[in-house]
Amino acid sequence: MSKSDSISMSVIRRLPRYYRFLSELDEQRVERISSTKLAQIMNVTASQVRQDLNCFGGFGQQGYGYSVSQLKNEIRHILGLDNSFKAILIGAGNFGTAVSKHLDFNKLGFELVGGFEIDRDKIGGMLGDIVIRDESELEDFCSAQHVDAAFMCIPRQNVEQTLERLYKLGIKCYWNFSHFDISAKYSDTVVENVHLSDNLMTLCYRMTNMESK
Amino acid sequence: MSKSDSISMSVIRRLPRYYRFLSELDEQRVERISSTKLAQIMNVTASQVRQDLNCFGGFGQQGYGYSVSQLKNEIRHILGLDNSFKAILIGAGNFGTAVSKHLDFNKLGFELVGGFEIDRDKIGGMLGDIVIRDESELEDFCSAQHVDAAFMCIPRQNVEQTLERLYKLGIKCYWNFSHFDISAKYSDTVVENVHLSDNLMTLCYRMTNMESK
DNA sequence: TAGATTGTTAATCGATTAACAATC
DNA sequence: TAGATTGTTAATCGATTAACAATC
Repeated sequence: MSKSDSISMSVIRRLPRYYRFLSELDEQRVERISSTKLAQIMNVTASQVRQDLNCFGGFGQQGYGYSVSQLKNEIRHILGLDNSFKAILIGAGNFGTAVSKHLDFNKLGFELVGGFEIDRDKIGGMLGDIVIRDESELEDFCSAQHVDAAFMCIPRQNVEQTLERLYKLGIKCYWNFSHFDISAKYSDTVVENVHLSDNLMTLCYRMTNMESK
Repeated sequence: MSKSDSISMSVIRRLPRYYRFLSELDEQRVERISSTKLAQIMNVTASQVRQDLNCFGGFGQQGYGYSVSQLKNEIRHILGLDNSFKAILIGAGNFGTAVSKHLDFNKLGFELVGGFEIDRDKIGGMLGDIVIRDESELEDFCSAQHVDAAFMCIPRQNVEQTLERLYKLGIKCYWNFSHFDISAKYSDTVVENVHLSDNLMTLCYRMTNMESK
């Protein structure tokens, strides 16, 4: 994987967006597209499209452009969406429920294999086709099967404790909805944070400063 | 507001993070902090801290540092969190419910004034202290009171139609959980997107390429 | 062949970091 | 005063854009 060393985060974070637009074009049975046209649709520069794609390989053809379906598949592979990383849901409250119902994890490289809760009323219930278990079963469950990642949908104050247990079980990849700083505590983890309140504050800033331009 | 012209998005998106860390320090009764120490805690460079803060004014004091509570308040003002922008929730499904229960909008510059649904079972119910209304009441409701923003928690395929109605009602600020590209359709809008699946794909990429370093 | 469009290098732009004089 | 730390300028680094030769 010579080229994929040292891909910048800026590029990586744009990949899902390429994948989305290409998937749409593919559904619309568009066969080929030039960097110029794709750039137009995505509202970026054609230069950026070509630079980004060329980080991973020469997927295009001079004089022709890119094959939509081929490029889509390339990016799917690059993103690793064909994986089936086993993930557990920590917290089956409003958030955990919403997220698990909203997303099709299978198409995103994951397989949700279990959910864990402290709320007795929820334990034993189902969420889609996964069972919601008592969080005390965490160790047994994770020892019985290899778990790659945890989706942290519990309140911040409960994260540290649970995180320690998860880390001890060898789980080093986290999708984190809390403000607890996981990678500060364990530097050898891979963490993607979703900070909704930060996002909303940014909207607030922009609304506050709207007419300034 | 001479200085706040032309603040880059990079800086703006860091503000909520400063605000969070300063709020914590303030709660811990820390009175003053130097850029060096704050940088350590936040895992950034001291240069960046000073540069960022100086976009908005000289809040520090040479030889002393920054007053935590004062700086926190300055950033709160800069972010506009003292506002009370009126917002409506479009879609009171799992997502809308989770978001509205999870966040304290009042502390984030917003006041949630109503929710709208198509699901007859939910209409008439409450979500916290707001009423869930039939989406057909949108026009009446928004004409009766000024609404600043809409939180879009409905599936992508329903967004365009509803968006047209909202835009017609003068709503130009959106917190968007769908993949519909609002600012592409209406360029004079302010939109913050939350693309959960993009985020999860990025996690997948990073997990797939973990050992590469 | 002529036209189109890539892959890639070079130029530009912006963001981050370093350095230090100003000053509390 | 001496020490600490800011505000700010200058240097570096990285990311984006432009340009164009290669080539389908």
